[in-house]
Amino acid sequence: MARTSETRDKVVEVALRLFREEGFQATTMRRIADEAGVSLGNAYYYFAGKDELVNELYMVIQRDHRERALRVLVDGGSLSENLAAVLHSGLDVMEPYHAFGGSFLQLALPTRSSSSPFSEESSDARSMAIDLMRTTLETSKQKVPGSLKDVLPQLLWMIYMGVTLHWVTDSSDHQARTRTLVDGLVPVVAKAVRLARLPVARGLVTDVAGLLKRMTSPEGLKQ
Amino acid sequence: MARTSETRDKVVEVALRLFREEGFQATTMRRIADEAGVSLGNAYYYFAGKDELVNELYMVIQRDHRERALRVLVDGGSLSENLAAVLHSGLDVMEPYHAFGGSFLQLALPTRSSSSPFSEESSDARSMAIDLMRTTLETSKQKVPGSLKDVLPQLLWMIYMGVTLHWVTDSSDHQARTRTLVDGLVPVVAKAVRLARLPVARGLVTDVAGLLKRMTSPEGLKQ
DNA sequence: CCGCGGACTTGAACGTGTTCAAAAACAGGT
DNA sequence: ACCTGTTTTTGAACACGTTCAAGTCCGCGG
Repeated sequence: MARTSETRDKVVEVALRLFREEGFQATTMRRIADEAGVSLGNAYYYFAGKDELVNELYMVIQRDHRERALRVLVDGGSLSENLAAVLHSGLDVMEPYHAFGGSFLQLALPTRSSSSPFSEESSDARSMAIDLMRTTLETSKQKVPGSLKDVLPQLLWMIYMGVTLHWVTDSSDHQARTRTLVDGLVPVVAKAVRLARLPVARGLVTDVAGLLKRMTSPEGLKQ
Repeated sequence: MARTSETRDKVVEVALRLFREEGFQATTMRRIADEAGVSLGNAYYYFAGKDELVNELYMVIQRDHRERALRVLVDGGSLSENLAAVLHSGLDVMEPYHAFGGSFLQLALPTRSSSSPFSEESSDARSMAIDLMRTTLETSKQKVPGSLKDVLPQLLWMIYMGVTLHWVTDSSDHQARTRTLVDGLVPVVAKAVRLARLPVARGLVTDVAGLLKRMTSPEGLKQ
């Protein structure tokens, strides 16, 4: 039993290091096994495939992000400040893995066969991220219209996904462009949330809220 | 020369059919070559790899979408109607390739090494899609505030990308959920564009416009 | 001490995407 | 007809992800 987790941990450790240093494609299962000091087939005893090792990476990043974000969130701070802090800390955590590239998204999406348990895992990762956005909102002093309260964390998560999308394809030095994007985007979001409280926006806000609710319901459709 | 395009066309034709019928992973280069009646290596003479065949698919879809959309656009129609028509026709074109799955996004993103000529090709595909959104706007009677005129096509394209993202992971029958999403999303977008003309939204609108302009400029950064 | 059963480990084997040196087909010029 | 250089085609070869039957280890009941 001690042996078990020892081998497993070693494989994960080597895999994550190689993902960081070489990227996804360049990291071969054979090299992971070699540097972990185990046989090729042995790695497959603990992980169904390369994808599952990526899932491991995904979880590590998620946990690191949450931990780091909670440390920089300012209680009672402005939504702008706090959202910027959370998004930047997310980029900080991901930065070493930028070489990993597009494979991030590929695996983050629940594209696998529906019955697989992975969808559950990855939806865990997603709900973790959404929960972090909820915390960000609750920590900030920004007033949020009641009709938006339920769906705004999800909307912020979508924005985070968009930023990640940009980050993945960002070839500027240290992904500086994405940093600029965050700094420019965050005040816009805060301003939009403020505007959402005006009566003139009420119709739009309830429409958005209704739509999001409908799309995330278990079936999403009558039929 | 006739032989050249004959072989090339045959490979593309078989590849696209197999992508449709079997998906991306299940389609092997050997099978493509076999059914096209050429040797394995010969396929690689015309296409640098499997990815480049996907690019071919991407272009075909782009062209089909444009053609189909131009037929259903109503001159002087509402933005809601026309945007819905364009988005739905996009889904129509993609539908046969739903089994293709997440590989769509992987290849649509300019994740390749920066110097490769593919980025040019894929940016062609993107600007084609943005141009279609511009046409959609110009065809509709909806008034658009001047400050939004330049960037609204790009914003609509982003919405289209979001819809595609949803579509890729949509496991409902014939991707019915995504159809529902489009029908719910389109009036919201139209309403937002209408609101953008009010003075109270001016600040937000110019911020968004400025940010988008900055992010799409050649360098995007001073440094 | 032996033997049994399960957890763990191994290395060979399969099918895959991709590369490449060499062969074949072709187009012109002499 | 023959040579020459280019374009096209071929099939073997390589490294990879993944699978699997067989082997090894380990604790425990007899």
